[in-house]
Amino acid sequence: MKMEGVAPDFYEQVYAVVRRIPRGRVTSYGRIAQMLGHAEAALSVGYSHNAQGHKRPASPYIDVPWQRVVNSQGRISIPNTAGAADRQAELLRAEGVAVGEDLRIDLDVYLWEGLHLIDIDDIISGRG
DNA sequence: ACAGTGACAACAT
DNA sequence: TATGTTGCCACTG
Repeated sequence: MKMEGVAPDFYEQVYAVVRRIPRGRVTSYGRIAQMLGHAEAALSVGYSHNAQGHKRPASPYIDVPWQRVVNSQGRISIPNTAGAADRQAELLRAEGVAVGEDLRIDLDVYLWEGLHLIDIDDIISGRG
């Protein structure tokens, strides 16, 4: 949350997009990056989720459904430390998403393609 | 200004 | 199908 009217931090743009993911659907880091016009910044998208190294606020802090974000293979890509991945899987299942035992999801069924080009400004300004 | 970091992705074995 | 390697990028100290 920086100044209004200016391009927010890349991370905040990511948050805005993730909040747009419908319940029961998933999308990938790469797609989010692409939506934001940074097709090559998939890694940074994932980085924004936690960004411990950057001391960025964790996802819960900004109320973002990170569980709906998986990698390009449709697999939950978070480290299963403390069973985090399993928890994500259950969150998704609670939304009706079929998560395999190997934490994989059928993107042909649950993928949210989002918008070809999200209007970040509108979303950020609360008009989205 | 430089280097390290990471919940990625694409390609090559 | 499963690993291993390389390229990417935004952000921090």
